[in-house]
Amino acid sequence: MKKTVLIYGLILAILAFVLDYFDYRYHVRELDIEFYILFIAVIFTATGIMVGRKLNKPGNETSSFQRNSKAINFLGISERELEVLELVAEGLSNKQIAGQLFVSVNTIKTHLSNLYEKLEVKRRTQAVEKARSLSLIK
Amino acid sequence: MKKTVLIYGLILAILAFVLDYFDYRYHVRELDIEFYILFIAVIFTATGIMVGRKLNKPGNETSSFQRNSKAINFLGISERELEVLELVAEGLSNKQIAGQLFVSVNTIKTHLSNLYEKLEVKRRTQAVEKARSLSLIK
DNA sequence: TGAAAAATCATACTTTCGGGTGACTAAGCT
DNA sequence: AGCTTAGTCACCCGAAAGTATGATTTTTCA
Repeated sequence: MKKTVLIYGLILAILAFVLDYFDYRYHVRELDIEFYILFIAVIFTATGIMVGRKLNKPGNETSSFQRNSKAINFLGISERELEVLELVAEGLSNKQIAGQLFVSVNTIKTHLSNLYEKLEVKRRTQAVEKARSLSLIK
Repeated sequence: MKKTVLIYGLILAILAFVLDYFDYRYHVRELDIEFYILFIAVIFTATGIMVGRKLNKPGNETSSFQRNSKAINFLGISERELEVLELVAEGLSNKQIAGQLFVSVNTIKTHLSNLYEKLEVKRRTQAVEKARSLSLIK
């Protein structure tokens, strides 16, 4: 991020320098200011797209996934259920989830049953799919 | 997309006009070309970011998901297997998949078994997770 | 045309999931 | 103190998923 800003400033400086140079060297500026504008515009549109992409790209810490809390509350999904749901989404079996959360498999099943009802689905794969589409999980 | 390009051109034209106007009106251009550059640069960086965002945002048809064909080939995953995998990712049961592809449930199971071996996973949820992380499916 | 790869299906068996039901405990609220 | 909610667990049973093995048919392609 800091690097991005630095590069941005650098490009700006270089451009100013280059344009200044052309300006005083040939004195053609008056003839084609539109050309200058176009040039700068294109350069910086490209820069902007690059910056935007960097800001947007998945895996970037600053890239935003924020949980849809409204939906979670609306559906009445509890903290624990959400926790289980996330582990399901990672592909763990009920047994593995139970081990990871230090509870019995039966408990996991209960959580999942409740979850399925709240999400109006029948299978874990559907639950994951729906939860993803609702941004309940990433 | 077409609209985006149009707006881009429009901003460009307006900017040229505005600058021209200031130029001929006050004749201050020689004093602060850096200011002009900065101005245009900022405007178009912003434009670029917006354009980039539009291009990137999920749900946009032009937003690019392209299948990781290299990985698919490397792993030796067939066309049919991929098809099954996608339906699994949508949360369908083996029976539903079988119905949709007009084959028997056993065939689906075979495809999935082969798929699991190729992806080195044990469960359908893991397969989906891994396939997603490898961009085999969206 | 003939071998290899992909797709199909079956049978048998094991494991995992999911539904239904009931119950107990702890925490929080009124 | 009584009520509600969340979390925990158990048992049963049937359905779905997954494993293993073997076999047949299609497609592909050298």
